Amino acid sequence: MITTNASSLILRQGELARAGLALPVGLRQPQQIVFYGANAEIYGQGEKAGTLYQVEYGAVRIYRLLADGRRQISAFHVAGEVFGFESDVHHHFFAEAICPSGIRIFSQPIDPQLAGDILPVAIAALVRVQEHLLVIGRQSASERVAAFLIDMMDRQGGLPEIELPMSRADIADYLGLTIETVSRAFSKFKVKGAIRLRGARMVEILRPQSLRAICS
Amino acid sequence: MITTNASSLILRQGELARAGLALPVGLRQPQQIVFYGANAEIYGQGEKAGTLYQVEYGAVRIYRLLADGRRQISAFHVAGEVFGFESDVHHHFFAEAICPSGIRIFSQPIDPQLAGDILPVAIAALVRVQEHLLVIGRQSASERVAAFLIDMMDRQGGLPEIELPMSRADIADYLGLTIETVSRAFSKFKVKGAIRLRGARMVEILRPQSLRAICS
DNA sequence: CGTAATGTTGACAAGGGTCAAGCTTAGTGG
DNA sequence: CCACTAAGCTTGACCCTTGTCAACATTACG
Repeated sequence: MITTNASSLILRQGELARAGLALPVGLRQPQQIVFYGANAEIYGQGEKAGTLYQVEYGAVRIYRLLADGRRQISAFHVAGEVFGFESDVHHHFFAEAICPSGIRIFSQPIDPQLAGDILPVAIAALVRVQEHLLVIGRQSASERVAAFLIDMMDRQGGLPEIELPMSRADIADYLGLTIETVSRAFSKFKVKGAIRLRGARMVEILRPQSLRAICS
Repeated sequence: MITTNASSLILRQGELARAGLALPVGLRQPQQIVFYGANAEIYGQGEKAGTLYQVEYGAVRIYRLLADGRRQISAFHVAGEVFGFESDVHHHFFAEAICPSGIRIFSQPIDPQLAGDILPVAIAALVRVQEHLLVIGRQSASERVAAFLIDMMDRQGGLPEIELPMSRADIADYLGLTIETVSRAFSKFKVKGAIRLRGARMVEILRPQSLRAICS
């Protein structure tokens, strides 16, 4: 399944820090940036937790598996986003780099006195997942794909030209669909003139309001 | 839709406190217990947030609506459980009493120094929702209903006789199904001898391992 | 340039939704 | 206390959306 093994290259602390990625005070601690190749595992189900992560560049998927291999991706994370608190003592989920990615790692256990700084981040994650639950539980295939494209556009600064780091299989497992259904939804939007595809992973949103109308 | 209006009756502080409902230290504050009738709204989307709630007795549903009325229930809460942090400044969700319920309300804003106490609770809620995402995104109707019954059994102390406070419509909106499909799943389990129904809302789990096998 | 991975499209099947009818239960009022 | 009513639940028939399987196209990479 994993085609590239986890290759981790430790970079100097703060080397890639840049504006716009402001951190909560509670996370200003010793830290390092680790490089992960495509499909490299960042942490796995059952591993010891208590660490937080921030995407410096690249993209990450958080997922869970059923015994028979069915997979549900609960979140994608792109540059600037913090993840890793979807766990108590041991991780309940897998985290993998989708493409070559730099991950800032906060390896110290969170200081209880500073938990107030990360609580809002955890709550924001909770709200995001609950909203995603509504999409998966109650929306049709087209509505899910439209919502996904709008979400990705918003997270990449609202520009109409978006680069999808993830495969159709990842999108399908995020939306609770099959790759064929995702592909058909893309094709339908293309025929309607709502989007244009420059290669499978480069999407130009021609009529955002058309997509927004679809996902209610 | 709401057949009984919110009737709130403020009880003396701590009147119904009992063992087994231990609270995080951060929540030992001035508080009160409010009574809500069936279908009474505890809070609504857009309302000011910052309050935490604990079910004293009864049950609560947390949900969100689409513009056309489709509903997704993201969680049920029963006696002892804390909810209300699925929000930042304003609530993104609705909370309603399913049946006559007593709710302990912590109206003071959370002391940042004590946020460490509620962070684990928020993280547990996040893990729960993400696991539910897997159920809704990747499991069949039968698997979802079986998982629901097992979950309810575990939350009621593991006893095989469980009382469902919620209607089939609530279960359907929790599992991303229709009431007919939920009903058919119940009937199928009944025919298979896995459960017995004493009235629509009183379920006897005859063969828990059979249900556990279904939900993988 | 060749090969494997990824993505698209079509034909068909099936799981679950929709609509409709009938049944059960709880609540209400005579 | 019982009968009536309405809400909730169950069941059946049918159909549609989405999944499955297969073939083919495209892209990425060695």
